[in-house]
Amino acid sequence: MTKRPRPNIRDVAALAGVSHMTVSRVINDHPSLRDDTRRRVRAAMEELDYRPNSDARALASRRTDRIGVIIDSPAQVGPANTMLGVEQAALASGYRVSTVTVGTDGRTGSRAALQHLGAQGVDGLCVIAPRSSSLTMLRELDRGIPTLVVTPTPDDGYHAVAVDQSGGAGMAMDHLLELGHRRIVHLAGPDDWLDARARLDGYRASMAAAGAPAEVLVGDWTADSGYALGATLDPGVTAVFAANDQMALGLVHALADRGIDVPGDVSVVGFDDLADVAHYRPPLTTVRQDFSALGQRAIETLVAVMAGHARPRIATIPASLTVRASTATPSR
Amino acid sequence: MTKRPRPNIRDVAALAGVSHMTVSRVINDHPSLRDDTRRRVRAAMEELDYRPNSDARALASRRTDRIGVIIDSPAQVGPANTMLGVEQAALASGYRVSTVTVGTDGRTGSRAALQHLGAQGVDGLCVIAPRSSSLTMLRELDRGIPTLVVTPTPDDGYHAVAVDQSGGAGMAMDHLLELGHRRIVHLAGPDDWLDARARLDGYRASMAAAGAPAEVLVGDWTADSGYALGATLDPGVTAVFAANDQMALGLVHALADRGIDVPGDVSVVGFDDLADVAHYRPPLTTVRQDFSALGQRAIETLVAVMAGHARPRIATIPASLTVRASTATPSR
DNA sequence: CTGGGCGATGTTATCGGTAACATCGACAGC
DNA sequence: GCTGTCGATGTTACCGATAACATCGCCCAG
Repeated sequence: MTKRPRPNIRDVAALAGVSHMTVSRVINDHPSLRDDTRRRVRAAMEELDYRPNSDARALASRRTDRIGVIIDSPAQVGPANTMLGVEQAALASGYRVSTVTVGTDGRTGSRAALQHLGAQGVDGLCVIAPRSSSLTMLRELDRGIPTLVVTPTPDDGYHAVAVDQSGGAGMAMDHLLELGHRRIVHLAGPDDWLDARARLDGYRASMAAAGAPAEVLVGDWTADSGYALGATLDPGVTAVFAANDQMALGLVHALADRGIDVPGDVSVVGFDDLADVAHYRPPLTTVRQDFSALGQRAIETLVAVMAGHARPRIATIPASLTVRASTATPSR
Repeated sequence: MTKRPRPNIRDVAALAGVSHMTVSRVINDHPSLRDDTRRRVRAAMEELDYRPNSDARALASRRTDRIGVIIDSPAQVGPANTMLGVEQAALASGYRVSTVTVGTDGRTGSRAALQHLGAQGVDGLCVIAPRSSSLTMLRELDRGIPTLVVTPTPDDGYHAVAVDQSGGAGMAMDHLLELGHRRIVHLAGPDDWLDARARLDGYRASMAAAGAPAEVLVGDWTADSGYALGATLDPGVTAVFAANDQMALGLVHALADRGIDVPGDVSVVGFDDLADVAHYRPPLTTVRQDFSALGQRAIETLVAVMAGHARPRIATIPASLTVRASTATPSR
């Protein structure tokens, strides 16, 4: 078979014996078409294996059916899962997805790609902005294109969706407080991470409400940093609320190395509910985030904004607590 | 400021006092342009905040500068990391990325989106195909568009890149054999996963070479399945080579519950080298896959294919072994 | 009987670029 | 001095669709 150029709308029209415009109407499910015309055109499309050219379509109609996803720090667990949820939901809603990752290990990412998404080529933009610097980037983007930000700390003027971080932190803290803990240390994430700040806020609020002094250590999300902080943890502490599961894991490791038992001597709560934490030693009590619901909600909101329904400015997905074996009543 | 329609190439031309074609040449870095003309046009572009319309460009030039990424099972660790590496490398090479995820928990994914990528809209296709069923899907795709498959089991007619799975398995096995183990069980991944098969092959080859009988258990990648298999593991076994880190984790958990010490009684090797395995109890010896190198290589190859250099059909990224504390000489 | 409305379809312009060819002046070679 | 070549730029057609408006029967109300 010779390599024939891809058929266009006029080839189909010629074969079906109609004008190209009628073919266009078939493609777009225009109501006023006689059934047998529609059938003839469909048959012609089939025969030629015709596929509409989406670029031409985008050019003429000024719609691309494409959503741009900009994600900061895709290597991190939270952002990665958020991206997954968002892509899935977008696809399910009939949108194609263009992804740009930025801020991988410090690099600022392809400015050109950002420009492109910000300029044309997408009908809407979903920005996964876990750090304060991602919000800075946000402001460089083209206005005038519907934009939704996945962030716990929405900026004025943007629609935003997020899991309720401080609420989740509150659940973790309630759990520890109910068990009877009073000296509870928070192992926070990096200061420029908005999720980290929100969890810290939740921790602070709970401690304040309980009349206990806040004690905060700052890690960098990695298990290594959790280990380092665990190696120097004050022995008087009876519980630690870690801002993510990885740091919790490192912390537990360090405590084990020091002969400190979890949960016998120290209770530990994590955040994220990674797939494997049920098999950590001990199985980790942690706060679960539903990323697929988050993605769903993000796309839902974005689609509404694109359609001109500009109502929902900020939405929140609740977190939930999964209690496992890393928490117990304090022994001291 | 009024919402003015986005400026096009002719607006820029008018402002700069040249023809629109000259502007096009500036955009495309055409060599024969006087420096001061170039500057004038650049200034005009700046002043109008002009951004070329990529759809129009794609339509006229038949190039989109976009690579389509189709990923099967994006929720799994391997595919997810591969995707990350690929997207990063593509962006770094100046391509934008359109992602389609399929096979998420059984669903076949958006056929329409697949069609689209297969039809037009992308210059090249990178398919992340971890399962045999992904290869089936591959055949439904449009031929005639440069395609690269990330898979350990290339299909005839496709360019392919992968981490050397069976080689990696061989390294794990050499390590265990050198330690003196003879009864080594393989905890395999699901049968329809090509990576699982390749690792199994590597295991089989090593055992055959060592004159030892192969003993294979099959899990589903999850830590839960590792736990289930660990709960019934024959006590005579002195080492287990798990096809991924998560199953290894579950296995160790189960063994711990049974009072079996790792590595005292049983040595365990994993596969993947997840970020946290150094903090498992015990820190896990495992085979590392360099996903970012994989992505790099994949895009490199794909770009070469797109440019018409059709030489490299199959490329392999070496794996490496990271020895930690979950392996030791057998005590029995 | 006739004009208006509407359903079904066709005609032409347009979207914002690039490709191909045309033009025009300057400069080199004979 | 004439011609050929090349550099710099302009002109026109075209990519493959949609938008807007035109056309043409046909049916129904006045």
